[in-house]
Amino acid sequence: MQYPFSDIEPKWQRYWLEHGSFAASEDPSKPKMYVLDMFPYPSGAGLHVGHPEGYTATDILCRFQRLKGVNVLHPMGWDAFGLPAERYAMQTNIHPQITTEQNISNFRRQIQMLGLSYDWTREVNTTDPGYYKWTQWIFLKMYGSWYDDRIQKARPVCELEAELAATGTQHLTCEEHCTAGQWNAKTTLEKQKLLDRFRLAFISEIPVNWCEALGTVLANEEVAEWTDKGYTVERKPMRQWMMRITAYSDRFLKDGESLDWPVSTLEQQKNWIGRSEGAEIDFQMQNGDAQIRVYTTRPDTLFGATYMVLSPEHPLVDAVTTDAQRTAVSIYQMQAAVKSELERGVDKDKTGVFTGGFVINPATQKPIPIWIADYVLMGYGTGAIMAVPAHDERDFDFAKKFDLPIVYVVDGASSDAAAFTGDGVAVNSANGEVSLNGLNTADAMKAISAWLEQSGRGAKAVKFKLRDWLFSRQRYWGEPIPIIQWEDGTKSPVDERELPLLLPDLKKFQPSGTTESPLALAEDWVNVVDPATGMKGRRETNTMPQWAGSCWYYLRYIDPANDAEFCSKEKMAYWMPVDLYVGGAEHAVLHLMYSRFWHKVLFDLGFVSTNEPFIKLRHQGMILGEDSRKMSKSRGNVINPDDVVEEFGADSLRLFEMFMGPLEEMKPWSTKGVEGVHRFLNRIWRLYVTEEGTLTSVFTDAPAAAEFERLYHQTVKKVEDDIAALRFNTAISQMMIFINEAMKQPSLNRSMMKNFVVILSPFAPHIAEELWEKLGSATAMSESASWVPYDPSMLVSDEVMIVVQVNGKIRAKFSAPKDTDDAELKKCAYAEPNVKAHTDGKTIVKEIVIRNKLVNIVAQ
RNA sequence: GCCAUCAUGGCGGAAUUGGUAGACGCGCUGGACUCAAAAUCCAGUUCCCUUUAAAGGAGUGUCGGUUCGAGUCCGACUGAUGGUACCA
Repeated sequence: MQYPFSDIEPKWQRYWLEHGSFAASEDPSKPKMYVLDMFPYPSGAGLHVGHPEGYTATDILCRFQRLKGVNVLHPMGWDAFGLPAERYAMQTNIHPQITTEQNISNFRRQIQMLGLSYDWTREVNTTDPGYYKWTQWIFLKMYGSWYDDRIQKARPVCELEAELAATGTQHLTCEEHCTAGQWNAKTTLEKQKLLDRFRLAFISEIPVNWCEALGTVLANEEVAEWTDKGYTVERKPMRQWMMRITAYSDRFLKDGESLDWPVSTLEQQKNWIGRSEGAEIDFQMQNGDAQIRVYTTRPDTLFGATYMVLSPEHPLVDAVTTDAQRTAVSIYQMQAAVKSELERGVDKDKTGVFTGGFVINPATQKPIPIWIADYVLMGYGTGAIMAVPAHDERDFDFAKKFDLPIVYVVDGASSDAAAFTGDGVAVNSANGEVSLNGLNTADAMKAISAWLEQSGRGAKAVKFKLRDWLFSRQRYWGEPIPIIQWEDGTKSPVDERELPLLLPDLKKFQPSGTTESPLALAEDWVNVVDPATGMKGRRETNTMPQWAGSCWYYLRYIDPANDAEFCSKEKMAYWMPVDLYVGGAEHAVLHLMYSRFWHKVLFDLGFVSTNEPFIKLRHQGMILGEDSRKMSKSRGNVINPDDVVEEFGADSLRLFEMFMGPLEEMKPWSTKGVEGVHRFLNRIWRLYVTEEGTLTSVFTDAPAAAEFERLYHQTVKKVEDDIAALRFNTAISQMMIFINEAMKQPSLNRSMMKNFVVILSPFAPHIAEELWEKLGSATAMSESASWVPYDPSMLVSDEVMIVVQVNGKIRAKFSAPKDTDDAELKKCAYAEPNVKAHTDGKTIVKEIVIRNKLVNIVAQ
């Protein structure tokens, strides 16, 4: 007989929903905890067994904290803009809003069927105009801000305008300089162009990853995801919206140090940001005045720089190319232009063309040839390198292929077969002003840097791999970017009071046929006329990427219905920051960096009070199929949560997913394992409830046996400690031990067994509520119960088992009263016959006694 | 290649500060109940030798080190997983 989970689970789910059992409100008298799950993309496929893993973990913690009297915020919502819904619309012509609503209903049903204690009054949906109004609002804040390097902080653009009007660009880092007078004399359009160089959201004409089949561009970090699915991505220069995420590189690194995040995630972000220290060095052209600046992390090898390589896109390529080489260079540039960065990387075989030009190596004063090659990327450093083939593998390969000179300047394992890239002693590195010879790499670096700086030829520099965030997508199903482009070339943001800028209702969702989004076809929507001036304009047809809505949803949960602000400051002050954030590791460098970025901008502008959004982060490990391989339809090893709940109940699913192993580890599904925890719940049920469904008569008011009572206190403590540390598997195993023992007891103490239901309830809330009711409580557990205390004095037994080792090997065990002194323990140890057998005839060298634990005798 | 993490029975895993390795669950073996089966309950289950038991030996990827004592600490290696990839 199985316990009636299919009756009691819907019963309590209805009860919690109807009574708003988990609704949270601000209460300054109580400590708060904000526990957040990564909200799902509601796909047509429905919930995957991976979702309940993270969701159950946070649910257990939340239910536990509520029992402890903590005010818990635990919301759920939908990340519902995105490509899959739009692609489905292209195929079926069903509006993505309709499919999105259907998918959300299905996801909500599935999540509610798991008994997760969300506050459903705070549900958010990124496609809801009431939500994306504020996504657009934040976009306008980014557009209206710039990053001030001097104070490492974002500021409103109006402050920049004030500074330009007062002092021009003299105190600013800027490529194009102007005085206050020149600024004030500029036209509106000219002013806008200069300001655009500073804005955190700006338009740029850059080579992007264009996918014809999807009809949109993809961010660099998104390319792999789609090429894996068989799509082709090409490189194409296009006008795109960008976000200046690179401004925050240093702050990401510095603030990351204080976060309680998985090391691997912090490490990934660190690699992604890719900070490196080196020097920028100027090389003088042999003919002409121009200088070419390179970036290197090994300035100490300058004497070994035997040629220079420019990226094919480098702006000085034309200037350095001789007439004789011009045709070859142009052909190479065209070939490089169509290759995606991915293709460039795949083919490690070096290609390149000599430009005919030369620069002077500032250290040796010798002319060296300038080449172009696609192994040098325009997007990193200065787009130009000094090639040191003796000490760089790539330069070495290139030099070998094109027969360029190789000069060793670091003494190491030099050979003709490979470059020596390690540290060593500098050689062949001296001119009339500086000598590095005899110095180790670190000292040589210092010496050459000092010389470069003092002679004005170069300076120390820090570079990052991180690039600005490609923000626009040529899609329909995303937030419209609230900017209008006027016919005179100026642009203006949509007035805040006019937000949300609604998506027009389209009838067809095919790509526009050009590189514009389908929005370009909605002429009534796209074309606007300024009522004041009569000037014609066009709305931005690009939309925001899916990441935009998820950048700030954790803030909206705090105040989901607020129509006047994205979130009230008072409520934010109470709930922020997020105390625990749980979700998949696949978001390590995308969502988790984008939302840190937006949060920091909002922080700089004074809209949020913390500089980081998520204090503590954990990833749930992937759940593999029963065959230990990744779950996939094609392998036929996908487990559907609906089926598991149908057969075993939600409590069993929850319990099993937590019992499988550590939260963060990857682990295979096991149907037998679900049956195992299901048996455990059945055993509990039979212990409390008779065949007739009434409370068992085994429960009495008599005190429990001492040993069993000790186990009870140990269990409470272990479950409490383990939940706090997110070690749910060991908490469950302890409860199993307790129940196994309970079944052997002739009678059971009623209040102890009632308390056990409390500690079980975070894990298996439905069965716990039902037992709580059967135990005669007038109110539901979720409303009236609190966590139960344990007695620390009851944790340890009066008798302890002492292990006796001889030379580190266990030879005997005996039981002794707790805290027996060392001398007595030694005496007892020697009294053991097997200890005698192993020590007789030997000299005792040493005796180690650890109280209440062991005696180790060292004998020779 | 580089960076990070990890490696324990037939399987998932436990061992919180170095102190009884294998908790708990699965599987398997035997037994009880039953006409029989399912369900349930009881006992056993790291490997080897003896085998009734006691006792003994080996054992946490490999090799070495520190220590009275190492799954745990240190060094080298091997393998797996994830990330990244011409970033100068």
